[in-house]
Amino acid sequence: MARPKSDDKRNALLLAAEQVFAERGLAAAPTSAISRQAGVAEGTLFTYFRTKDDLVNALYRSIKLELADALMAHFPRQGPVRDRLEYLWNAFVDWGVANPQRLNVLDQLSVADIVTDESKAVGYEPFAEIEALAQHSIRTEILQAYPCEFIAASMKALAETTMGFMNAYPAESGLYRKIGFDVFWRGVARKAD
Amino acid sequence: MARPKSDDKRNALLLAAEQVFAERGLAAAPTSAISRQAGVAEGTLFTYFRTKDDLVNALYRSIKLELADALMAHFPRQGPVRDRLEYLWNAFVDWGVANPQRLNVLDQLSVADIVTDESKAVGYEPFAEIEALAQHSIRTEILQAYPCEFIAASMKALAETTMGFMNAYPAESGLYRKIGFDVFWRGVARKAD
Amino acid sequence: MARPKSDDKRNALLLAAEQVFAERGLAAAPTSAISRQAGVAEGTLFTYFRTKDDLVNALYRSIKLELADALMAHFPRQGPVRDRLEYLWNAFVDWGVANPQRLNVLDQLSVADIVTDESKAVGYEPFAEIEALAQHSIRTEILQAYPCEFIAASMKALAETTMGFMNAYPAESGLYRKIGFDVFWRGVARKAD
Amino acid sequence: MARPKSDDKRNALLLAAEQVFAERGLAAAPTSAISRQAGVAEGTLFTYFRTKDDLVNALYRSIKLELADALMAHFPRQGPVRDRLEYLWNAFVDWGVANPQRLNVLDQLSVADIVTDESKAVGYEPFAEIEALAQHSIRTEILQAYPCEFIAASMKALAETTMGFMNAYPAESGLYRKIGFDVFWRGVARKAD
DNA sequence: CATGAATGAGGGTTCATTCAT
DNA sequence: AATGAATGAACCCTCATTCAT
Repeated sequence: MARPKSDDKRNALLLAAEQVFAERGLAAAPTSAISRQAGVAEGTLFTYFRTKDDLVNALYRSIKLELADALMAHFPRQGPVRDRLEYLWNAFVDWGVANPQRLNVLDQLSVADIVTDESKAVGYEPFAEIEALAQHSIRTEILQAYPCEFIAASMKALAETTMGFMNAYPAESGLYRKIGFDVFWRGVARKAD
Repeated sequence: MARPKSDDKRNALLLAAEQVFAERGLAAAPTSAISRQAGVAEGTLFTYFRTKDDLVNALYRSIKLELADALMAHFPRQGPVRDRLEYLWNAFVDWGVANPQRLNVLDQLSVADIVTDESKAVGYEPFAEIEALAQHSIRTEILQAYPCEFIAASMKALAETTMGFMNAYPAESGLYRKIGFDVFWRGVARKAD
Repeated sequence: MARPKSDDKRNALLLAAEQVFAERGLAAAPTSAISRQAGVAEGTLFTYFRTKDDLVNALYRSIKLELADALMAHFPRQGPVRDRLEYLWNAFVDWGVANPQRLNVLDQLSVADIVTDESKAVGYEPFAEIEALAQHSIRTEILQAYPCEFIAASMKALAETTMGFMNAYPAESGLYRKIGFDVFWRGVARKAD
Repeated sequence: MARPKSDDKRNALLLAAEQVFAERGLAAAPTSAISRQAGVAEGTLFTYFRTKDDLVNALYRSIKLELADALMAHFPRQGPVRDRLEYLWNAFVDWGVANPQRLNVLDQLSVADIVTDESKAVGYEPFAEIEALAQHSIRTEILQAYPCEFIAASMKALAETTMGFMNAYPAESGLYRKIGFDVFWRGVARKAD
């Protein structure tokens, strides 16, 4: 096979898309700017992604997967629920603070209707284990008897809020990380310990 | 610049913009579609708003003001903090559930970078009184000793999460409204009562 | 109504399309070249014709109508069949020789699959009277008992062949016009007179 | 330039081009579709034909040659003029009816301006013998004293018209073949026999 | 020679904005 | 002030052709 499609180039395009979306917003990001940023010809983008929408969906999945990896790679399968949730919390906000651009783009993509339901499903899958943990904790009466997607969504919402403050006030970063989790835990736990 | 003749037309344009943004997404909403929806000529839009960005910012402010009115118009200046916060909470989510389109557009606008910092500042202003309430409550040790913008932001994040569930499961609407507030209150209060 | 859509501009666009198609071929005729030739902005073309295909179909109909007018406007409703057919023959080839470009484009359009069946039907309508004449002449045994569309098609084919020679040898133009008709008439008449 | 390795591949490309042109029209036929249809890589097409135009011209010549072969291979060098012309007529329309796709493409190519005058000259050459026959017949007063290219052109025009009807009404195919020739013969012969 | 990724000029079309009416 | 035709820069994508493998 002559000159195989290069993973490097594909990744360069995804990264470039991320940067351009972060800078100019998903709406106003021409594919030409993405190609230029990636250092390839305009047409090349379309040998790696059939359409701009395809690129957007691929980027969404790729960020979601990376995030999943950050959360789940060393996730402790044992120990008190509180500790395990705090681990997730910290992994999440640390990732978000380390990759503010990526997080910003993920937020944009999450509301954009270019991202298909299928992509959303794929992106959600790795987080199923968290849901399982939550479910178990509800049954064992550690967490409140709320629908567990609601608990997960609350966690996400509070974590993103927290990240906003961590980014805005880097000096207080550690403090916000902690009080953010405290708010979440007290909010959803049966007994605050 | 003398105010253009008809406030009706201006409002019709804002409303039309909201509808079109809700249906097609902020990105894919041509001004021509907005004019058509408003029942005016394409050019007319530009006598009421100098540019499309102006229209978007005006819409953002108008929604924010309406929301502020919904929250603050009958806000009880007396009574226990918990009750007063719950009043706000309920007013917020009720508004969101009554105006899902408007809420959706507000979400879109909040991440769009067309909305200027100035608009965001203007949109925040009416909520200052809430902040004052929070500040007072912190000093009187009713709420946790967190930065009060953090508490406000947490409230907003949880309320929006809650609204999402209320819209998704209308039958459980009342339930979510309640448990949403409980999560928030336990999260930020010194003593859950 | 502000600045009404101008028939002049519409016609200029049709004429420009004809010229550009004649020069560069239907396939390789960018709309930008048509706009330029018509002396309008690129976008203007699309306020008069929704798509390029629309323009092509409109051009086809317009040429067909013009041709129909050239043939039928003074068509003699009386007299010997031979004379009446010769009138048509002459009107056709005279028009074709006077408008070689237009004829050329009509030929291109006739095989192009951009032209819809509906357009073809509309374009055929004015020629129905000729068919009626042919049918009558077959019944009265002036013409051979062939399907009359076949006679019409033969006439067209021979006329276009004839026009080719008239254009190629303008000095002999009159001669070809005559012998062309003779070939046709002897071919389809019961008795050559 | 040494002939490239495989004549098979060259022919496969010509055949593929014919199929793709027939299906999608000359205008909308990308070289990539032709390569795919031929089962070769995109680049390979260009080792057999320097440009797309070259391919088109080669296809034109190839079809013309094949047609010439169909007409001339068993052309009777003896016998009455009428019989010999009828032989040609039948050979022509039979070929056209047996290869409708090929005929269709030939029609498209004949009006396309991609085909060079040189190609047209080459394509005409094998038909010279017919012209010679016509010329002889005119001198011996069997045919009318018309320019013999005009007679040839008329024959071609009527034959193509005839083929159209043969393809459209296969059940009447034999009938059209016959009356088509009759129209032609009466049109150009001095004495219809 | 065969392959198919890479290229970038153009293609048709959209759209925010202007301006003649 | 209101209208909507006019404008032309940009957009996404295609495709003939080149060239590294």
